[in-house]
Amino acid sequence: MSYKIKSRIWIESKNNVLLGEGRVHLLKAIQETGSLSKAAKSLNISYKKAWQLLDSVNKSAKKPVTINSIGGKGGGGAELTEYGQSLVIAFDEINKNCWAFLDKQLEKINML
Amino acid sequence: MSYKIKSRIWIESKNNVLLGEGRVHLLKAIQETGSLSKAAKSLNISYKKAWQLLDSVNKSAKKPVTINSIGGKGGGGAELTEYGQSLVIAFDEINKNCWAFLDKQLEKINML
DNA sequence: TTTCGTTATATTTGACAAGACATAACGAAA
DNA sequence: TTTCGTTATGTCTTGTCAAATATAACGAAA
Repeated sequence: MSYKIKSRIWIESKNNVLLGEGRVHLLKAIQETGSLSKAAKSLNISYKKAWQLLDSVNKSAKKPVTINSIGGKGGGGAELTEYGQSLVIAFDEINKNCWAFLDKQLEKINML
Repeated sequence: MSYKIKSRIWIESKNNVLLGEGRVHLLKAIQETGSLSKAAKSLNISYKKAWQLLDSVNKSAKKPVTINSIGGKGGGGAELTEYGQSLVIAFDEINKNCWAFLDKQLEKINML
């Protein structure tokens, strides 16, 4: 029975968190549902929490990550920008690479 | 102005956390002071919290990480075993390697 | 101008973790 | 057998964060 190594990574922009695993989940759910409120439901978090997260993401990012519309047909909605989609893909890639890297490093401890 | 990437790693042993950054700090402080209570003071955490952390570490590890003695000359004390010292060194090494690895990976996002 | 479902925001409530405090257990040495 | 500083453990309070609740703002379309 050997040990397991786990990690959590996040990206910051001048003191503020830009992206973490939870935020990426949220962005993916927005992409799938086309709306922040539906995304919140699918993730089983309150709308308020989802909105705060998304607001923080957009305030920390260099360029807009989502475009939110209020009112109008269907009440509005939210969708990812090109930049937002790229961020999600890049983050996932980095995260997976990190896991693989750490699994190799773990041998140093399991062999003790 | 570019983004920064941060990480936190930890090692688990069947559902329980064995090592994280805080626990490694504690082990280092024990090594330096020779006592759990002094280590707690130097880290500015309560003795109880320190004891709970150390207890959890020793229960999760395959071999003992510290040897604690109660009573006797000076009231007792705590010291790292060989295994404990190796764990601390290996963890630090993995952590530093992880940072370097992630800094490289971050370029994928900064170039977007 | 009324309806609708969404985004946007404030306020209150509740749960859980952290901290403070208290004290028992211990064993070598004087 | 008394003293001492440590390890070991329980209990209660407090602070913080999440959750629940409520509601305002909005704009296209009927």
